[in-house]
Amino acid sequence: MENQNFKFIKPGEIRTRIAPSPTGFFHIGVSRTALFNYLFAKKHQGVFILRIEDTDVERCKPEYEKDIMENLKWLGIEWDEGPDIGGQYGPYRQSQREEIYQRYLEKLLNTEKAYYCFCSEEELEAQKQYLMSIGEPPRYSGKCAQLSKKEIKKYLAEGKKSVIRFRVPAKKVEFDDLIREKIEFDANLIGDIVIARDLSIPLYNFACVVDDFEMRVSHVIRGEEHISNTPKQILIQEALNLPRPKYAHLPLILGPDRSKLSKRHGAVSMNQYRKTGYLPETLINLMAFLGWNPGGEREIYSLASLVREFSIERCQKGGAVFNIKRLDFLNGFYIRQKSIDKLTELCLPYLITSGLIEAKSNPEILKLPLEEKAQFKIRESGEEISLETLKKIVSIYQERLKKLSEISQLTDFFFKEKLEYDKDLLRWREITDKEIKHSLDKLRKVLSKIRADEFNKENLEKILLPEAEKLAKEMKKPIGPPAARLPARQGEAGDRGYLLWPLRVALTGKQASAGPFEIAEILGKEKVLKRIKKAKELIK
RNA sequence: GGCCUCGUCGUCUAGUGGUUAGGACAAGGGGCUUUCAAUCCCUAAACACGGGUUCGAUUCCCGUCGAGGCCA
Repeated sequence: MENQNFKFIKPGEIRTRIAPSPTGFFHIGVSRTALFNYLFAKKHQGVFILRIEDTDVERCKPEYEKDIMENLKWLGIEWDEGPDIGGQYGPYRQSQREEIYQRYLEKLLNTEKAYYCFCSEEELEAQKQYLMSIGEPPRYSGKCAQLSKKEIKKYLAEGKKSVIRFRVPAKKVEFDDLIREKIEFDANLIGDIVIARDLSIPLYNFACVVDDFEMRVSHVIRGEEHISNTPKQILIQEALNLPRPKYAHLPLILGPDRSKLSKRHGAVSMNQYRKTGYLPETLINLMAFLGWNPGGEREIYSLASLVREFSIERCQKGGAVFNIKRLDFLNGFYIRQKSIDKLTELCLPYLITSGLIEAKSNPEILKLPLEEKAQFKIRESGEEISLETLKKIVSIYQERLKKLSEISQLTDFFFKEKLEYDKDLLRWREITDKEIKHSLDKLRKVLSKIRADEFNKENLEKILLPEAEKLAKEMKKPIGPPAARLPARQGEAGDRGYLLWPLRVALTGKQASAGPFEIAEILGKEKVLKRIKKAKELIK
């Protein structure tokens, strides 16, 4: 029985598909299914198909279809056949396949494996309520199953509202799931299902069977929520005499409350993650490990290495919670792997959209890859800023970045004229205002002696570090009451914070930042002195 | 309600008829350090429960419980 399934496919040819409905933005669930289908196909040199299930004209929108394709591409999940690629088994939009469905529908109708049903919704609803009240599964009574040809013809001619029902045979259905092994259903409990609203509007289970066959899909890999659709589809296949593809039902992706991940859990659309500044390699790596793992202890995998390692046997059965913390960790990791050039390219759009900088000449600058001659200016001051400088800024924040969007709030002080911060932020430990001023004065004195063209990290370090040590020693012999301050820290180095903390705050206005020396270098002598002066003014 | 699926640290998971039940994220502590990161070290943390089978079950079988999905 198994062998016959593959008659219609070239020996060994693996063909998988995803079949999203463009009724909303591309989300995590579909993309994980897409990923697994892609991995499985590519692993076996097979074909991955993108089919668009857009029969619901009310809810489907072209923009959503575009969104699906854009995000798949962004993730690097390229399809071999799909909406507009490779017409051999197409068209690949269900809305364009009406005739095909009609052909199969007529076949079922003619062989009496399907029939017209004229029951009204109220009738059906009442019946269902009754069945449920007596503890029976709510299935169709079969009232219209026995209608004579004459009656049917008459009703149709009258234009009586109807649907097409599939005559579900009373039998046990059994199939082998690649992940779950044998699964069994009793079709007796299903009742005759509606497979089409009319000859031109097929419903999901029917269309799916027809398409999967017509498109020569060898493996149906989909979410666990489809397990209960499978027996229905198998029965329809059998009625149509179609071969059975292999099935694999992936565990669900869950929200923190362990129910199926959905909008109410917050961010689910791929766009949102993309906009926040998660990298495609992050999403791929995380999604791959939701319900699958290669067995070893390695956890970092690129799409290419996943293709190499993937195996459907190693898929998990239980649902997996989508863990944002882990996503952040992985994203930080992949950000750290980026070259500065690349990372700068990725960060620039965020700096621009948050209004910190703007492209000087070419507003198309957001288009990557970035040209070296690209020019930028600081929005607020209109001052030019070189790509070189922007790269430096990005580079000192590379290891602090978890999401690309964070770049703006982390580095905004580079682009602002006036920093807003509380004067108490300048205070290191318990030092007095007078002592802060002392530190700032010292900084100003020392820094103004450095030549502007030697105002770089190395020199600053060479000069300021000894000064910081010196000050630390002074502070150990407190002028004020001893109880007023914390004990100096142990260790060889003195507490450099007395000098360096006020410097950091004066330059950044923040309590967390990259090192003050590298920041000072980027800001340049003039701005550094100006900011120190401003800090001093805050004190009194 | 019916049917189906699932059940190892908080989370993702490895694993086996005999293991100190392993890793990663998160958490806590510590080192480095002017801060935040990065990085390094350490700690805590799990086999849902009850019966079998067995010399021995986390592992095999049955049941219970729990969670989820689908149907409408």
